[in-house]
Amino acid sequence: MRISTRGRYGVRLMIELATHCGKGPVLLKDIATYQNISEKYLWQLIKPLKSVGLINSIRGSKGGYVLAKPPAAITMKEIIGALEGSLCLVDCVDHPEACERSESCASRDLWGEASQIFAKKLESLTLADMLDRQKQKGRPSGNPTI
Amino acid sequence: MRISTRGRYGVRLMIELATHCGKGPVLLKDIATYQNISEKYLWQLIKPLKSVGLINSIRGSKGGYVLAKPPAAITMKEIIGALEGSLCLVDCVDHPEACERSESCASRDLWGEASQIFAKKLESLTLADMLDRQKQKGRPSGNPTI
DNA sequence: TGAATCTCTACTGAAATAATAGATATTCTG
DNA sequence: CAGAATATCTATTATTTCAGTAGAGATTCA
Repeated sequence: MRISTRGRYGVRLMIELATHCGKGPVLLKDIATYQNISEKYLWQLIKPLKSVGLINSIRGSKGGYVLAKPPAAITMKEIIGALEGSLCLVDCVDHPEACERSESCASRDLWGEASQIFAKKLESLTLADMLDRQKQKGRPSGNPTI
Repeated sequence: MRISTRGRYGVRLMIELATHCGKGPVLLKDIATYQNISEKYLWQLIKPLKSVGLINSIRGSKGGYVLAKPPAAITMKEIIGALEGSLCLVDCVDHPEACERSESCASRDLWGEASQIFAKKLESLTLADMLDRQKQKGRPSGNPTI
């Protein structure tokens, strides 16, 4: 049970955008270079983040990406949710019809509670919180471009 | 991000064993029939559960499986941990050397905290708790054999 | 006009997941 | 002792998901 690269890269992508918040659009190429992630792959993460209203894009020359809301108004839950789909640990929690045992299944309760506690944690953390932590740690060295 | 069938089936398997705790060994075949899971596949879950000391087996005729400890002494964390491996949501939390960014990575903190809160929840629930819930719900109807 | 940039569709390789098949070893019971 | 019942093991396979790549198209600025 792991968070996939979609969720992990997505968080890094958003932290990167938050870091440059207010300084004009950020190039996907720069994020890819700095975070060492394939640009093409990153783009696949942009799409759902955009469609869910977390980022805006500016096309054409001098274009790029910017956050659609202030970092304090974006929670980790929104980000992960957009990228990994539901935050439920098993299908039957959200969709009881997925299993005929749903009504009488004790383990379903377990997964429901675990899912909920997990989602609550992600909801309690905003991009602004992440930015604070990042500042405390200092950014990794060797960062000429962005 | 989903719990795989290993973890899900494993919990059901253990609840089944707990239900029959003290009534002699339970046949894998019966668990498979009642829970509607392939017997062969279930056996693959038995192995790690046994090797971690959660269940005992009795070979030969009149054999089967029994819990190695009372239900109240078995946590969900032990079960899931045995079946899904580490409970960490990303590798770098347990193994910083898995990523060169580990030291300065804010998102790693996020995953570490989320992993911890998840593990804590699973640790707080025992098989006995699950049994209580199952009793409240009543077992699914149509259970002639076990 | 042309360079810079986002956008899209499609494809591919690798890994994990879920399950199956068939043979072997052990123990109880009559 | 014979044989039925049961756990144990090794190997194989099919399916799905994950991660990444390729290349063409659309838009905007200067």
